[in-house]
Amino acid sequence: MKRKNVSQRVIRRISIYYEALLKLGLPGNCFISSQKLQEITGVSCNQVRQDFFHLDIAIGRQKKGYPVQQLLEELKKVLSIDSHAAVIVVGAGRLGCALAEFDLFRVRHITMAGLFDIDPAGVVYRLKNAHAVPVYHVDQLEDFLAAHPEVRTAILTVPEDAAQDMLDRLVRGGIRAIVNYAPRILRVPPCEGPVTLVNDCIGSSLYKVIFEMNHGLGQAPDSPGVQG
Amino acid sequence: MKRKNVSQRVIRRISIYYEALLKLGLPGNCFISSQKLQEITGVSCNQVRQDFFHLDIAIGRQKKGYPVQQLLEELKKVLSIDSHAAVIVVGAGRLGCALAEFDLFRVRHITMAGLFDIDPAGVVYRLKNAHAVPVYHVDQLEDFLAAHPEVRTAILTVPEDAAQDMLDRLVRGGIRAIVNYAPRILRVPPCEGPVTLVNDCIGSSLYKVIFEMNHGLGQAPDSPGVQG
DNA sequence: TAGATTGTTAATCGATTAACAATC
DNA sequence: TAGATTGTTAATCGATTAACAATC
Repeated sequence: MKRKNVSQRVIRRISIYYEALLKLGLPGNCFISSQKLQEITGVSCNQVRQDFFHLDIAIGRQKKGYPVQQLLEELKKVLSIDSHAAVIVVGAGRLGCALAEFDLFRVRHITMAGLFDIDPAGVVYRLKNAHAVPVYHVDQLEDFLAAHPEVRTAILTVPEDAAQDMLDRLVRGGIRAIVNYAPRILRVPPCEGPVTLVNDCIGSSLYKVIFEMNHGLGQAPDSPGVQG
Repeated sequence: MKRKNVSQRVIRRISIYYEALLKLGLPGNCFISSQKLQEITGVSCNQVRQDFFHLDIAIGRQKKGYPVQQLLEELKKVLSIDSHAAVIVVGAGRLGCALAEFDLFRVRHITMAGLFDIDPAGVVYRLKNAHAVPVYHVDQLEDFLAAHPEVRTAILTVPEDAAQDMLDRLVRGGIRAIVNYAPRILRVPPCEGPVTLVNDCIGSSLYKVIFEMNHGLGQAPDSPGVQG
């Protein structure tokens, strides 16, 4: 096993390859070349091969490319989502509900284990399929986490005033990886072991497109655009 | 004017500084040091000063730091959102409505010019403030774009089956910067001038936190986490 | 003054690109 | 076979880090 020094940059590209392959929806028994991956992701074919080389993904066949099914499996291994990850969403507003029902999660082997809100009864009106995701009151959060030690990942979509309190509760309850959507600068509370907190923001890609448009940096016609 | 070679990397960090400053909500007449920017963004103070140096933002004062108000103005200039950018959202589902009403856009001088859907009457139930954003039927899209030549940016949140068609219509109507949320590989249609298409995906940060958690790469307690 | 913080240069580090032999 | 595509190495390029004189 090489698999060391996997930088954030590499992880990002691996996610991109994985996403693009899922979006293409090719039959698992066909092959895809690094050149074709360049066409759908915008990452150069040299970069693609370099990444696979460094990650020990040596499954390509000359003249054909990489077997799609096997490639997906390898990418999942690198992303460490080969053993079903389980996630909860805390805060069931429009964004929280959209995330909780986001269809691609299923296909990515990420299980949506629960959706928490202060008004569980009201949430059902924002859900498309009321039975797809279990909905709980936030008061049940601690009990839930104690009963589900496999759930260590959370998406935080509560109003910004509630975000720091909820982060503290999540970490105290054992959550160790959080994506935060509240526009606040939060602090990771002291706890056992490392905690990963990533602050995301809906619409942050807008900066990028506006900048690129104003600097004439668009893509060529027929291109699939850039990721993220 | 230096201001050349502004890489995607730099733009990303500039957005991060800008977002963090907005989130902090400091009074405009106070100062912030590169060290403090490191604490709230995770970007090293050396990197911060290097970025400002390359972008000709030489407004710091020894022993005090950078004046917040002026720094925000400079960052806006770099991001080219100093002259009110105008955006439309096409597809008023949960995500589309959340984006259209996303409060920070206002503070960022990004104007939400319209929200388009095939069922404008139904949309109001997903809006919090029914009068904050004008809602139109998608049939009015072409007329709207012709009447509003200042609107050249769109966020695409329609169902995936409709995404390519809608992208074609947007580009034909004069839109030149698009953030796409549909999980499809789209093609930029031929047109006058460059088009910027960025494919975003709600929840893509999940890959990052899951990876980092599984590799023990969390942040120290009391840290504000990483961005994006 | 002494300490803190900038602007700026130089050194290091890592990431991307280019090239090509191997081979299916 | 000839052409295409990989795996891998080496060369280039750019980005980050470190250091420090200037100075408020």
